[in-house]
Amino acid sequence: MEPDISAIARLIGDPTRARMLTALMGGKALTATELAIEANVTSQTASSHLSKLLEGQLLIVRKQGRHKYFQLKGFEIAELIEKLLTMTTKNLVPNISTGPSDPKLKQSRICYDHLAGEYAVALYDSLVKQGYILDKQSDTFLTTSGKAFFESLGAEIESTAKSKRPLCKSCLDWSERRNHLSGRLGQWILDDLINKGWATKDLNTRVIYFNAKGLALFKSRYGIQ
Amino acid sequence: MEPDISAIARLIGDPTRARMLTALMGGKALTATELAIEANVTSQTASSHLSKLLEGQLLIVRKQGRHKYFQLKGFEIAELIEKLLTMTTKNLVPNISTGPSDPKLKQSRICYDHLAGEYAVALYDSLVKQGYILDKQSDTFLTTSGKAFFESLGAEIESTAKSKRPLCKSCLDWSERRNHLSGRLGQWILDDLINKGWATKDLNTRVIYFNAKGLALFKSRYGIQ
DNA sequence: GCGTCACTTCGACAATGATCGAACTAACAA
DNA sequence: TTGTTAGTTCGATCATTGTCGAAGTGACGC
Repeated sequence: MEPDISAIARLIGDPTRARMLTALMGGKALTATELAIEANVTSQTASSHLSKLLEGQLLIVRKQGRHKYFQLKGFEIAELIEKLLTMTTKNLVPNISTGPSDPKLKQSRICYDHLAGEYAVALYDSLVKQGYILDKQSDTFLTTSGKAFFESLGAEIESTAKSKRPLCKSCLDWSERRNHLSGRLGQWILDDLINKGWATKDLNTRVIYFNAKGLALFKSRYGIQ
Repeated sequence: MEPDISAIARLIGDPTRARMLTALMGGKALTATELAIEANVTSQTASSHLSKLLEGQLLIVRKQGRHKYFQLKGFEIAELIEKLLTMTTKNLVPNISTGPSDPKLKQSRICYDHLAGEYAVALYDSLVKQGYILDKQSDTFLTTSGKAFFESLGAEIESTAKSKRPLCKSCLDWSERRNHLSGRLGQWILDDLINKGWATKDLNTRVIYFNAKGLALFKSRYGIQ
């Protein structure tokens, strides 16, 4: 007996759910209300759709207080959506398509407000290896040596300590299937990169463009490779 | 405006249409009644579905007398279906038998227009091992020695170079969960097998039947095992 | 011509499912 | 405490659509 491919396709086949899924292609985890707004439906409707997507193994959810953060379940789901996206866009504009399969996008891109992609994963691994951050069962902490390190770089760790947003947080990378750094620290690192002129954002494509010198400085600063 | 990925997904989302599409994965053009039987519906119902699939650009049709032969519109559609097939089998509990129940089907079958199954995976591995193709992070390339090798076998690599379709491409095998060769080269290899009389297609079941001599020649030619 | 076969169109029916209002729980904030 | 916010559950409504019987078209063979 052939497997039932219609079950997954049916889930994506609803316009509202499709809009939610494409919204999640950014890699960022979104809350139920954010997705409801994005898809232009009420929260009840969104809730119903989200539970179907969960049951169908297309999403994962992480509960945080009274919020629920939804994410695509894995890179395979993302690839599937991506394929559908490229197929549909190709029909409209047959020529140009530096679509999501763009290797630049895989290398480094924005994930909401922090760095994602290969470089981001390498950065995360390097920080763990040097003992600056601690990866402890899907929770991430800044160590004292890490705190010292980032303060030496000019990050103001204390001043933002009151913020609701966690300082350190890991975020699952859909192209790499590994963790990268999010949270206020992840945000600071990206901002710092941009401020120093090591890289520039292309906000339309979400690609982060490193210049040669900036990339070298970035790597040596964080001990990558 | 985001492209509407739900339209395509919705078409595949119906079990009857999904069965028709998987039936067409054999690469052979099937008539409306054949597809109706395959999907276990009446001809009226089949007709309704087929017109929807045509309108949605998933199929093409060729009229021949009072028959209508339907085919997947292109390799991209086939790739999409294949991806869905892979994902659904993977999701199953590992205890339950994955992949096709028919051992022949597991061994070697048509995946749209190229070889799939155990032999295809073995072929892929062998080509990588001999340095003819290069597997580089989900992209596959033909090396210069590989190019020479295939040209010595009579494949016309250059003449089809203008085609949009990539020459080399890996395609995840849903019964083996490993890569096999797709793209123009994969197509050539299958055609070559058939032309040489080493194997025959059973178009109803998608099984490729090797004869004893053909299998031996196939293995020695590509250095399998 | 006639009968048969492949396929389509029409119409009716039933099932599905997307949507939202109303009411609910649970977590936070003041 | 009280009020607010995030999310869920229930129930009703409404549109969509998959299904097949019946009838129709058009191509083939005899």
